[in-house]
Amino acid sequence: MADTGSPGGESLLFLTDEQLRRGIEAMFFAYQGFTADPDRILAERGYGRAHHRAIHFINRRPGANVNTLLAILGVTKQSLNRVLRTLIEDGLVEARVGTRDKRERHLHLTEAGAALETELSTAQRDRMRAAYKAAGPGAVAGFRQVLEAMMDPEALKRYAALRDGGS
Amino acid sequence: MADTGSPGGESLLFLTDEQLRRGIEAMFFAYQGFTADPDRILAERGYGRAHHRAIHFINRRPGANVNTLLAILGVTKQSLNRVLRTLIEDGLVEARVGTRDKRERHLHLTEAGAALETELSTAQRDRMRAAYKAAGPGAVAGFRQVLEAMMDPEALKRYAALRDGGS
DNA sequence: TATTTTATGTCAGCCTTGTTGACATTCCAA
DNA sequence: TTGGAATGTCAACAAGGCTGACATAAAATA
Repeated sequence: MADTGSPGGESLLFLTDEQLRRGIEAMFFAYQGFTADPDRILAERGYGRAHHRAIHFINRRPGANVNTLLAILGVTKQSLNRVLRTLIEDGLVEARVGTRDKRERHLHLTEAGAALETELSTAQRDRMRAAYKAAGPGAVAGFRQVLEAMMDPEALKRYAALRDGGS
Repeated sequence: MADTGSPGGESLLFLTDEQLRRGIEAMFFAYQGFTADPDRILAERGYGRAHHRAIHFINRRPGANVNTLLAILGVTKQSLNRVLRTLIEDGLVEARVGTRDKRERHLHLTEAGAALETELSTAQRDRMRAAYKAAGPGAVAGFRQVLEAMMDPEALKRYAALRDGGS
């Protein structure tokens, strides 16, 4: 707890422009930290954040097709496709042609892909765990509430669908 | 408040892997929302997030030189330079040669630059304000605590320096 | 004072990853 | 069976990260 970002008062000023600006800056700097550890691991192997996101959600939704992944990630096809191609070439992801619908490619992590996923998410969870411990359980609940309120409605749906197991 | 992300229990499981994973996903989706409104405004003018960050911090630290801005943003010179060049060409930023040290360029927003800054930060603050209102004051405090705990130590210093007025 | 070292900022060139648009394949419905 | 819709691939481009070389100005030192 570093400051209130306010020049004088106390109680309701979490809605002052200055307070809001501090929240914006906190998001910016926190996101740098949030991605720092995975970025290091990825850089060693010549990958970027896009690879991380693909690996994360393929692990989360094994067997998802490309369109599903596109909807979750909110990027365009070619961005994802390029990343997928390298991951498949490198043997981290397997694309199985659909049996019912042969247009679909069902995506799975290989053993090597799962190993990288573990390495990445362990690093990111370690930082998250440390931050949660430092801030305490009450703070964590508030953190999650504000983040959810900040999402676009569509993103919130995708976020909820991940929890519910919806594909 | 959508879920606890947990399969069964209640009290201490904000530290389970699943809970941590949900926090990671919340950060991902929330950051999309966080940048969505400014991104739209910027796209209209052919700018990107890098321009936004430069404008934000030049507004925050008028007269800062390029090196100071580099330290705040945590990017390399060329990334910033390219963005600064376009902003200067477009008349949004003014670079004044230092009087004491002629190597330095002191950066200021022009009137047009300040107008764009207001437009961008108003949009972003509006969303932040809505999220804060929806989550409530207690949640906001927790949100800020977790974000600060998530920053790298160097980033936390830069963040604090912005509050303190340090350059 | 002259010269070397250090600091600031610019530029060229590379890579990742975002974009749009054209296309092949497959499925489905008229 | 044929014409549209859906799925995924690919080419080409733009933004914005990166490193490294460089010009200029200031500061330190001989």
